Amino acid sequence: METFWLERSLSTNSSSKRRAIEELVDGRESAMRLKTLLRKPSGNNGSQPADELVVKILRSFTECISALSSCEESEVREVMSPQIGGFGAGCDDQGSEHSGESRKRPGLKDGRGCYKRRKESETRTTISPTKDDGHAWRKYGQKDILNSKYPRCYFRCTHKHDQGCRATKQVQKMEDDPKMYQITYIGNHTCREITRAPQMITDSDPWESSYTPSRNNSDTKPLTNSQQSFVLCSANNSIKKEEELALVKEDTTTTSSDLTDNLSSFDSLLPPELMGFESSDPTAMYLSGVDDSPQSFLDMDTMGRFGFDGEFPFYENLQFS
DNA sequence: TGGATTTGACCCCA
DNA sequence: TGGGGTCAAATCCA
Repeated sequence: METFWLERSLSTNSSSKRRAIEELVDGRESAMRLKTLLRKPSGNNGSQPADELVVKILRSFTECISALSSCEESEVREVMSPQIGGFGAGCDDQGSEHSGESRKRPGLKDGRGCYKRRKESETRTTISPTKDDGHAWRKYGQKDILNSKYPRCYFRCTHKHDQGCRATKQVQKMEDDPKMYQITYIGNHTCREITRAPQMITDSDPWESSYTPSRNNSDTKPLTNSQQSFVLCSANNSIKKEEELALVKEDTTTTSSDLTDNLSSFDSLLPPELMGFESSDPTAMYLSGVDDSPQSFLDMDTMGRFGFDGEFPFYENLQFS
């Protein structure tokens, strides 16, 4: 019984990844063509017009994201429960079919405490004087941590339920410098959130309200985050890629030369395995040689920021060093 | 009154 | 087995 779900999940993953790779390679080729096109002073005679190429590139990225999303979702289903097929479907009524080994206690009411801890695929840790990052977070827990002076607060994205966003973060004051917060981001935002006004974020400071008895106004007006925040470590991400993306992001005005430069940057977004790659059988290369995680191949959030949103609030506070 | 926070209970996993 | 992560009822607050 369980093998059926596992097999189904595995086949879904590999086909999704295959599709993602194909789309990425396709997009990359289109980008290269666009690059050469833009470098030609004479214009588009004969070759594909630039507009068409741009559309094609965007389409490739969109397809890739959807492929990776479906891949990731199937992984989540596998982790959640073989019988339950959806986000946030805890262990309510559907679990009753699961006649065999129900971990749910007999006396458990309303499914409290019934969940599957997710296998974290991506975490980023930053140290910052503020907890603001432009996203709307909702506190869902606080724990005293062993050998730690300050409790750890748990936040999830406000849009967890309405948009299924799985991003969470953990905020903990640093012992040696209580003015600083160690913030661990887990997962990527999949929500399309309208960025909140900065003062709104500052005013609704969940950590402060839950832990600090009195507010310190100086804390609400910190130095610019980009100056003070920095990443401690990044478990599974390539910080280099983030840096390069940030550079790409900064140039919002896209003149031809800018665009070509950015496309050069785009080259470096691909892993070395795909750099010299010319569309013969990308999946074989990827599936055999690279980490299994789609995030390690191309960060979903990164993709989302690259021209789909136009805004990247989640990372605005982060400066990668 | 609805959304956010608090808090105790529960589960996962090292 | 216990620390840590998550859930959801109770409570708070605008």
